[in-house]
Amino acid sequence: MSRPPRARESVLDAFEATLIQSGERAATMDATARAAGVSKGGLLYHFASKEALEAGLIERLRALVDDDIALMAAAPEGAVSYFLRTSVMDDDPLDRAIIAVSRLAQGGSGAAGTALRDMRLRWQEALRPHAKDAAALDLVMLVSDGLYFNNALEGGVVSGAVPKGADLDRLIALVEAAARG
Amino acid sequence: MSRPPRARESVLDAFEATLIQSGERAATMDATARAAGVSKGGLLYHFASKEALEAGLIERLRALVDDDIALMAAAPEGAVSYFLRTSVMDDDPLDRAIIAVSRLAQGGSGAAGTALRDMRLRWQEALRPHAKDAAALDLVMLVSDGLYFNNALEGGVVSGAVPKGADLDRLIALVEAAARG
DNA sequence: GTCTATATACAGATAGAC
DNA sequence: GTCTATCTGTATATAGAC
Repeated sequence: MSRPPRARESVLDAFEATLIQSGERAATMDATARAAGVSKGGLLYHFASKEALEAGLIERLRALVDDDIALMAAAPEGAVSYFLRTSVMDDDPLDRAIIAVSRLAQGGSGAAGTALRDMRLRWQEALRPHAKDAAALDLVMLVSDGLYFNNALEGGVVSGAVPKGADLDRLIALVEAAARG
Repeated sequence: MSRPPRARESVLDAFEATLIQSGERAATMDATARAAGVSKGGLLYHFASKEALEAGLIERLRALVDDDIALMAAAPEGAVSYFLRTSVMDDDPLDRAIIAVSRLAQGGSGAAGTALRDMRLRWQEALRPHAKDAAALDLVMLVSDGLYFNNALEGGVVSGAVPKGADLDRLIALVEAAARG
């Protein structure tokens, strides 16, 4: 599989950005085409239906999660610390894809919900060797879910819910201590 | 303010149920009217617009959170334990209202997002005296967010993400130990 | 490969009868 | 207070020109 056409990628970028900034309701085919700088017909050449467009975004997410799990396994600071730190939205491609797919899931897309559950499960299995028991693993996963949940609600807007900087360091230290046992 | 008409409440029940079971996209005025057993015109007598319907659900959530915070403050097992235990979906009125309003927020409703942030802030302030420091409070809030997030994604469907029974007890003990200091 | 024009369906909302 | 009928806007998708 050679690399996909540029136009196809920019359609996906536009769809993702609209989902994040304006929500699922606003992420129509028309709005996506406009944001990508193509016509509706042009978009439909690359993605023959709304479902195909969503599947394209889900596939992008899957590939980014592959990369991230490899990075996590090799992180010098430890897998748990890496995992929690990267659970705070940084506007990187993976974070953006997760939030966009979350919006699809809440909008009723079953495929998006399944993809998110798969993603979570893959992280959980990768982290299992780093937690002392099942409760510790639950703790790490749920704190991460909480961080992502607040990111997804805020959509990039600042609010007090997600700790940053030194506050985040202290939180991670607390979770690591509890998880290491 | 006397108690609202029964028909009004059953419209709100139907809207909530549709949001939970089928997502925001499916929770149309038409579907809500059908599920409530009234006509579209009948629904619009009670709620003159979609926005008014959403506001009705948000107001219901606010009232339920009032009650819950009072219960949490008086809980014999302690506020943190009560808070986490009730963060696992039990299909009670408060859980249902939270999940339904979460769906609205993801669908793009600014009012729903604001209501959820308000709710979270009120719980956070009620719990602050029960945590040893800011990181401990963050930990408790984020685990709760994580529990709710998974509930909201699952929509009542069973999956392995949310611990139950003895697993939940062990998780709560772990968080309490970390939060108490 | 990208465009315009159009078909079809359904959303939210109004008018007015009963 | 609840109904039916209808208006208007907009979403997805198709057809076919360039």
